[in-house]
Parts: sequence; C-alpha cells; structure tokens
Amino acid sequence: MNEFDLFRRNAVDVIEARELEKRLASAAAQGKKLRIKFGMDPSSPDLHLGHSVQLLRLRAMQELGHQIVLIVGDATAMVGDPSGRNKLRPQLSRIDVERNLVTYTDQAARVLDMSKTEVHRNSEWFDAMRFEDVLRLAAKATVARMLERDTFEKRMEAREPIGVHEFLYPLMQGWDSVMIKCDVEIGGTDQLFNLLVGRELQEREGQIPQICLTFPLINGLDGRKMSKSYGNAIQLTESPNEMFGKVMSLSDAVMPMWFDTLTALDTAERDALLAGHPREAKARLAAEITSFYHGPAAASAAREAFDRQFRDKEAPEDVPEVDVSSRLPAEGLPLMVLLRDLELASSSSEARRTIEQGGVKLDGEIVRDPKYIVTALAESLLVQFGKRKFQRWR
RNA sequence: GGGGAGAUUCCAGAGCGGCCAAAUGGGCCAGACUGUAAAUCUGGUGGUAUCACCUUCGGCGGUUCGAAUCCGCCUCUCCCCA
Repeated sequence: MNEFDLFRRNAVDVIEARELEKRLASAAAQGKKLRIKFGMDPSSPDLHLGHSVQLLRLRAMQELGHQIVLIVGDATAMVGDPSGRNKLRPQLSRIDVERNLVTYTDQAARVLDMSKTEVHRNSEWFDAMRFEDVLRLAAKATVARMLERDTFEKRMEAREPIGVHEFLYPLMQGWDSVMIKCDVEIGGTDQLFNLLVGRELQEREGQIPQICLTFPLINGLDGRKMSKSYGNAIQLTESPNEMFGKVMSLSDAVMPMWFDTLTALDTAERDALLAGHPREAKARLAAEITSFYHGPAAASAAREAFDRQFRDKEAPEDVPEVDVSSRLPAEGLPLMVLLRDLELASSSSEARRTIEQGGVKLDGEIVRDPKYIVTALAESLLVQFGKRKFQRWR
C-alpha cells in the first residue's frame, strides 16, 4: 500500500483527495513532515475502541514519519461538542477536565509513540483571548451556516435545546487548526463539519487549508453506535480477559466493520475468516485486538480462560475466595441474603429473582429456593451467580 | 414582552382521580437453544430476611376517603409571535 492509500485507508470522507496526493508528494520531495491533528475532547475519562479507529490511523501516519499533533480540548470541553448529540452536554469544570486530560494522554500512549507526538491543550491559546477576540472569532461564521449542520438541524426539529455557546465549538476546533498550522486533520464522520470549519478559518488567515479525513464511527457490541453512555464500548484500559470476552459478545453483523477498522488484517485475510466459522472469525478478531493492547501471551491466555468458562462451562481458574463461615450465625443465613451481602447481587430482590430463574449454582447444582439456608461450611463451596460471577465460599 | 406545550421508573415513551410499582419498545439480567457473553425464543427488570409493607412519576404546598393523574407557587425545557 502506498502512502496515499495508507492515509485514506477506511476513510469515509477525504477532502480533497487530490490535494492530499499533491501534499504528500511535495512533502516527500522537500523532506518535510505533514502536521496531522487529532483533537480529543476530555469530557469523559476513558478512550474506547471507537477512538482507536482514529488512533490507529495516526499510528500508521506516524510510522510513515509524519508529525502527529494531539490537541486536548480542555477549553473546548467546557463548551461540549454538539457532534452526534441530540442533547445539550453538561459543561465540565476545570478540575474534571484536568483529571480526564491525564488519563487521556496515558491512554493514547497505548497506541501512539508519545515521544514523537506533539501534545497541546487548546487552553494554551484560548485562555489568552479577550472577549473581543472571541467576538472577532464568532464573526467569522454565520448562524445560517451553523444551522446547516445536521445535528443542530435535528435538534431544532426535535425541539431540543441548543445553547448559543455550542455554536462556538466548531470555531474553536477550527481555530486550533490555525494555531498549529495543521496540514491534515482527522476525526470521526460526525466531525466533518468541524473539520471543514478549520479549512475555512485557515483560508481566511492565509494558510493553506487542511486536508480533512473522516473515519467511521464503529458500532458497539450490541450493534448500536459505540458510545460509552450506551455501555456497549470496550475501553482501551480493559483487562485482557474482559477485552477478549467482550469482543466475543459482538453481534455477528458488526464483525466485518471491526476487522477493517480495528485490525491490520488485509481484505483477503478478512474475507477468508468471515467465510469460515463465525465463532473462529470472532475469536481471531478478539485475539487481534487483545494482542494489540496486551501482547500475544495475554491474548492467548484470555482465549483459554474464555473457552474454559463459556464453551466448556467450567469455573475460571482465579475464583475469588471469601470467608463466609465467620459471618454465619449458628442457624445459618438464607442464600439470597448472603448473595446480597457478598455483593454478587445488588439487592436481595435481585438475588431472589436470579435464584428463582435458575441462575444460581452451588458446587454446580442449581438452587431454586431463595430461602435455602446456608449453614456452617464443612468444605469450600463454589458459588456461581449468573453466567459470569463466581466466588468460593469458605 | 405576549401566547402555547412539556418535565414519568436505566433510556425512549404511554398513563391523565382508585384496577399504577406504573402500558409498549430498547437496554440489562436469567433460562432454553447454540457457534460465543452471536442470532432466535421464553421469562424477569424499585426496595425490603418478600406475598405485606415501604420509597418512586421535576420541587414545595393544597384539594380528596384516595393523586403520576386535580389546584397553587417554584425550577428547568421546547415551540410560536414580538
């Protein structure tokens, strides 16, 4: 794959492809690096695989020798990006933003070589702005232009609130591009509008407008758009076992997209896997992803643990032990109460329901009576609550 | 400044004096089946040592034997007109 194709691999929008080709050529001819910007909004503390789609592209570009510039949108975060949202985002305090910022750069380091990455927070330039500077910036856009944006349009239709400050977000993001003299900005497809505003502002400031590349917003485990608030995302910091297991719970239909955007496998290899057994394909996908973040050894261990627990339906190796005997009165305690007290169930009602539905096993035997009395334990007791929670009681 | 609409259980969204712990869908949990924590089907989904009580329908008061449902004020939101 040549440089041009590597840049636009998986890209949905390329504005403009010919400009990109030319710029790559002239950069190569002059031995210059392109400055490639990616903005992160530290409004929630964790990055997930959805973000990694972009990070992986950045890594590829970094490996080609280009300069990655991460913008941590600490100033922008206090506005709240309206992209892909149909609700007003809460504005964050400086303290929240600071805390998230640290975890963000740590997590980005799981994909990028941070020693070669330039990092800026956009408060570097926005904090110095006076109100008149803000007005001057705001004057560079029109309300009509802002309303073209489909997220605003939808919210207008749905009669949902739009804060005036939200109109500033695209301008701020665009201004970031001006400040760092950006050559290429990448983002999710929902960022296209913001990226284009960057082009306009750069042009007004006499810079060559940036190339804009957008990449797919991937679907989450349940097939809906991946989002932390849907609970269908996989965090970059997740343990190998969790990461592997969660990928295995991916809806089949989403597999092709994940292969393309989250692994380095080429199309032929992907197609061969998808033509085979779906479970094998998914296991390979899970292994690829887990291995990228945790290494091959951890990935194969995760696979073994998964097969053991879910295919062979055996208890995992590392079942936590809990001392139960010391808290048992002579007459014992009902199972539902113990399950709650030991935090396997969040309430005794939940414990009761799960027991009645046949979801609780003691030493492999289903117990259906919530009032089953647990008395002094002669030997240890293996407790399974639902599919995934295990404890060994002593 | 004026007029109208609305705030419901995790989310969306019904309910509009008792039959409402509150329809339906999504999510989630469990079970069956299986290829897996896929798909599909079934059941469950406020709390309580649980079958009777307790706390929920933006907030505070009020009317009533009885309120998510009626009234008053407050907070927040949306739309239209200016």
